[in-house]
Amino acid sequence: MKSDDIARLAGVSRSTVSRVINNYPNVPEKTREKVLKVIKKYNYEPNTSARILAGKANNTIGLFVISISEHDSPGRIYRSTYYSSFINAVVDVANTRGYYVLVHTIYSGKDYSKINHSFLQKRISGGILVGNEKDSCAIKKITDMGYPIAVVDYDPKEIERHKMKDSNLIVVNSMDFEGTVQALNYIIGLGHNDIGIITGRNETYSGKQRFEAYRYVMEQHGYKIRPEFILEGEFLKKKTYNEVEKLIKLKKLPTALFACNDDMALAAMEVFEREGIRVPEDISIIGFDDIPVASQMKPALTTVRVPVDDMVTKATDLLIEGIEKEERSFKSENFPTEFISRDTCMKIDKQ
Amino acid sequence: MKSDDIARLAGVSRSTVSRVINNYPNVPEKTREKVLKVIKKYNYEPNTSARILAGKANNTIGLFVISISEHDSPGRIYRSTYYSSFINAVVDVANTRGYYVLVHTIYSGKDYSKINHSFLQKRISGGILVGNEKDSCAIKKITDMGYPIAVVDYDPKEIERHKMKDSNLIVVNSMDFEGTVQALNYIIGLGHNDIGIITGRNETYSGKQRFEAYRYVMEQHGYKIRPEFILEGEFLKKKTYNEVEKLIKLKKLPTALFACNDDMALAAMEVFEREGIRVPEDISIIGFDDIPVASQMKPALTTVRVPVDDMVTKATDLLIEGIEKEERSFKSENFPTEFISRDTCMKIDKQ
DNA sequence: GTGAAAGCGCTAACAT
DNA sequence: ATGTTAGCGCTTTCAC
Repeated sequence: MKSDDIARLAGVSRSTVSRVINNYPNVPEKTREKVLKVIKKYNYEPNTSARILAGKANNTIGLFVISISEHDSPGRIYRSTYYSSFINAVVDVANTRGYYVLVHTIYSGKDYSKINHSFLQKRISGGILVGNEKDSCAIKKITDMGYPIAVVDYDPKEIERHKMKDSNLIVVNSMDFEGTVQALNYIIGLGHNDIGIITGRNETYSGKQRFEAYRYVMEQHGYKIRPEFILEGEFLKKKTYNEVEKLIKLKKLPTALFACNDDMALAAMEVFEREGIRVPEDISIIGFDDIPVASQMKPALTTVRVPVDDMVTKATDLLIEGIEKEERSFKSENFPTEFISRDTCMKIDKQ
Repeated sequence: MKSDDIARLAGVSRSTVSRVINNYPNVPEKTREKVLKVIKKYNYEPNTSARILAGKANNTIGLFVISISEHDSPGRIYRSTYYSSFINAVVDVANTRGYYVLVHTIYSGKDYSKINHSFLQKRISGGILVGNEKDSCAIKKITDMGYPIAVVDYDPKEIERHKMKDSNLIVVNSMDFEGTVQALNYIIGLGHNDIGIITGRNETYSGKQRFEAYRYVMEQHGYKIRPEFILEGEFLKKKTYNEVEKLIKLKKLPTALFACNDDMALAAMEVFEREGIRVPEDISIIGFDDIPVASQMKPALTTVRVPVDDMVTKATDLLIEGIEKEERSFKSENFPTEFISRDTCMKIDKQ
């Protein structure tokens, strides 16, 4: 069934059918209804490829979930529940606005070409990037071609460095520096000054921010950072298990441990429990993200909530808005985090 | 940049460019390289819509995540982590085979039309349905039009009833009946005979299977099912909280509780804990699905693992295979479950 | 081996 | 208000 057929059956020309489909004003109600009836009767839907080829917008955005793992794991994004909500949020917003979502996963540097290809092949009219390891050069290449993309969790410094302040780029971040400061001040208020950290990945803006804020707060208070209390977790549970085990072997624990994400906080707690070290009695722990499990575990994890859903929603919104209005400007949005006090921190006596 | 431009720059005709792109055999290495060089140089990628319109396969499948909620919740699929892995698995398989994935969410009966539209508009050449509440009529309509779809978790009886055994349909299920029998026999082996159930949704094949298996096992053993020990959880945590609270008010608990999914098992455990009822000392609990949290919580949940990833992978695989081979046959696949014994069940003295 | 030409199903400018 | 026509960028017969 094509527009030609509909036209014949309705006794009009293809143009009129097209006019009806596209809601042109200059077609009388009578004709419109006549055509609509035939369309409904035969369940006609215009061929998308033909429409796009003829000049209509393709109304499709690409969601690129970056999950680069230098390590063993066979691809799959670091299995955190973190990424699951992303897709739903994007799809919801997009659908509401009449857009379709093409989902891709980027597992390696060369997969980045998927983004360019999708644009070049005119499969998508916008892209949204989430995940670890944003490749600035790849991003610059895309914006340089004039294609609109939105990036979630991306270092503003990279934007400066690549002079992308005037380009077609949307950046959405959470205010992790502030969030970290708040969390650490809380734990310091509880009497801690011997505070360790499980770091994330410095290739990630959020990872970097959280670590830098830690250093900043410690310095501000004049507390010294012991190198052996900096555990490199890379946002990964597996890496964290090892690091925490090493820490325990030292026979000298910090009184509090700030984990740069909840997954690592969980991993640490597992190890501590196995080793008979009590949380929070023997050591206080703070996480970051507030993933669903955080509130369900025992003891419930004190953490910093990142409004991931809101961020992704905003990114999608801005992206589509930019596409529709054909804006080609730089936009940036920062979301505040929220400190969530639960049961893994404890007041200690100042020594 | 279009094939015309490439042709001119390479000093050949559009047809030759097309032959190179599509890897036709009858083009000499020399010409091929000449054209390829220009293509590479200008980063040319053929326009997808044009290709499809000209007769190429569109290599896109639609993933429809059905999340129908009769209740309050504002859309979002019952927030279980259950659905997150779906998308990744589908995308992975599809990408590997050179396919693209268009993701949709179905929140209500009328959203079902999205599927038809996607097919009719030639956006997709295959569909995969996951989630709750499969609408048999909608499915039949699609297969009747000759469009290939794969459905995960779908009642074979529905297929009979709608005479879809000869249609272009792929069905992938897990063997929940057997899984439930195994789990219940385990708990019975531990000495329990007063076993309650938190049911799922009977609109779901898996929900129905799990409940029927429960009835079957209880009857087989001659244990009576007390109506007040049948809690209707609808796979939802919220519903479960209420049901379990009601149960506790009875002042008479079963010695064991079989939850039709892990989410509900978790919810029940939360309530029990709040009420000072110990698991497994006061009541044994078994879940279903083996979601990630199941192993992380305390006590770790005894449950039945459903190989969701494998199932979805298989569904996608079969779907694409069917599309490529232009098969139009019915296919069905059943995956065994796996009983996972952890810490929420306890032996009791036979009374 | 390669080019010319028709056509995929639609939209939109133009003409009436 | 409606029909005619020329593309959109590609693939693919059909000639040569």
